[in-house]
Amino acid sequence: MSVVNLISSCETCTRRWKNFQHLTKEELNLINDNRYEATFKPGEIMMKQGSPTSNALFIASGMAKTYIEGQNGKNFILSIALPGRLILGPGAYVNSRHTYTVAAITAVQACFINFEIFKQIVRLNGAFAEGLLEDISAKSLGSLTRMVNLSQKKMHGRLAETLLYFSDVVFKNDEYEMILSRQELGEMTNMAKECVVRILKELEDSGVIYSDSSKIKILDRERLVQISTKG
Amino acid sequence: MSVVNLISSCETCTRRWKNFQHLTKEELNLINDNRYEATFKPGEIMMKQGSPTSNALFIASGMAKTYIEGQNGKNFILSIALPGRLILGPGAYVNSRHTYTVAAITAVQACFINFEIFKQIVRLNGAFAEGLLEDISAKSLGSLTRMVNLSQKKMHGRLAETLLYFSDVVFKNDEYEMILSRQELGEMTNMAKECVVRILKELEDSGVIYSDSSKIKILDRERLVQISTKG
DNA sequence: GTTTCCCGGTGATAAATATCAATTAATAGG
DNA sequence: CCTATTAATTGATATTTATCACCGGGAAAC
Repeated sequence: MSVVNLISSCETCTRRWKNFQHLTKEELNLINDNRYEATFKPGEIMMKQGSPTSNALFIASGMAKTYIEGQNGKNFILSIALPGRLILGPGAYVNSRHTYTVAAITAVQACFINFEIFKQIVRLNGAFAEGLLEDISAKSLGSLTRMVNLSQKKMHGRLAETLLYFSDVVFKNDEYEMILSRQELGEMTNMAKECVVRILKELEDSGVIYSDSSKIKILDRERLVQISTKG
Repeated sequence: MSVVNLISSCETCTRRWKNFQHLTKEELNLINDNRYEATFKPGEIMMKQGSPTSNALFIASGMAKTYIEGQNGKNFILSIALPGRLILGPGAYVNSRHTYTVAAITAVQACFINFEIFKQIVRLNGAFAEGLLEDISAKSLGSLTRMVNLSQKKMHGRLAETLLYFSDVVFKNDEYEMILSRQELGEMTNMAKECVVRILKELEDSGVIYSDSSKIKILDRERLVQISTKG
């Protein structure tokens, strides 16, 4: 971790969380005075499941994966953490423990914000609290949808859905570098890695995508969406 | 629906949501003035997925099921709604639509609270907002845990988990009336109804539970917990 | 009272998915 | 460049789970 701050202040930060717009200058300064920058190399753990929620986390640049460590070391990848989004599990308001682990995928520059300060501002600023409620609600809605999809869709649908997630949410491009391994893709779609390989191959053979081990290109989006929704 | 209010006021209601304790007398009166009582017969829909979130819901007496209506009429039961708990899906703060449907299982007496009023109080009262954040976070944490369990546990574990949920959360008793049909138990555990029947029988044959079609009794809790956690 | 429909239950079978074993490809360290 | 390790891939097989077809019973509808 570097000790020197690379970001001069929250006020001028272009990657800051949208909800910070509801803060007064004083509140934003309070946040700014209680943030700690850190940089991470690929693979490094930024936040550990079960540890105390002493901080909320924001990514300034780079990407990370958030995942729950389940039984017998089986992980469940929740999402790709991106710049400008709040990273704070529901445990913060329940048991003061991080709900999931966050690990850097690329090089990451991040800000940790003291959670007590954060929480205090939530109590005092209604618009900020409402913004947080919207953020948490969106994530909660997302995980409900995900839960239903996981249980009602078959492997093809789940994998197609995840390929679209990378295209629509993470990279905003039909062609992208697949930053997860086949194993990790399996941890995200609840499939064995061998099945990921086989179905990627099927999708390629049928002309829906192009795929080499590291690159994905969506060739027939309409069909991929259909596979994703139909199941 | 009855038009006469059976509950005289929120102030004296013994079944009210815990978080209402953070309201001032004026705020509680505002809630009280904007609530609407209704009674439902078994099977009746109290709140419909996709409809506008014009109200938050509380159950005064009785039980309901909350479920998401997925593809091809396949439902996914989220929980049993109980007296004193807030019933408000995350959609309220995301797309102003109810995220799930709520249907009465027994006879139900319920209060609908105008959501705009509710939201307004959230903005003005920090402690109340924090209580709502805690409530929503607890549900969100629950659904994350559930998602991981659904994907990492096999049928036996999932069913055992649900039997324990009824015992620990719903009835707080080792012996209870199973208010869900086998079909519905399947919708809660992501199993076909035939599998529910078979595994219940297995659990009974091995002396872990007693079960006739409508009653469940946990005979060997330790083993049931083990089945639930081991998977 | 009869019919209809849903629920619980059972056995046989099919489909989906995971696991195992082995091979090749890719990559990091020396 | 060479080697050790990890990831990707493949085929064969085992396991898990769903589906289908059917029965009997009970409750609700007519």
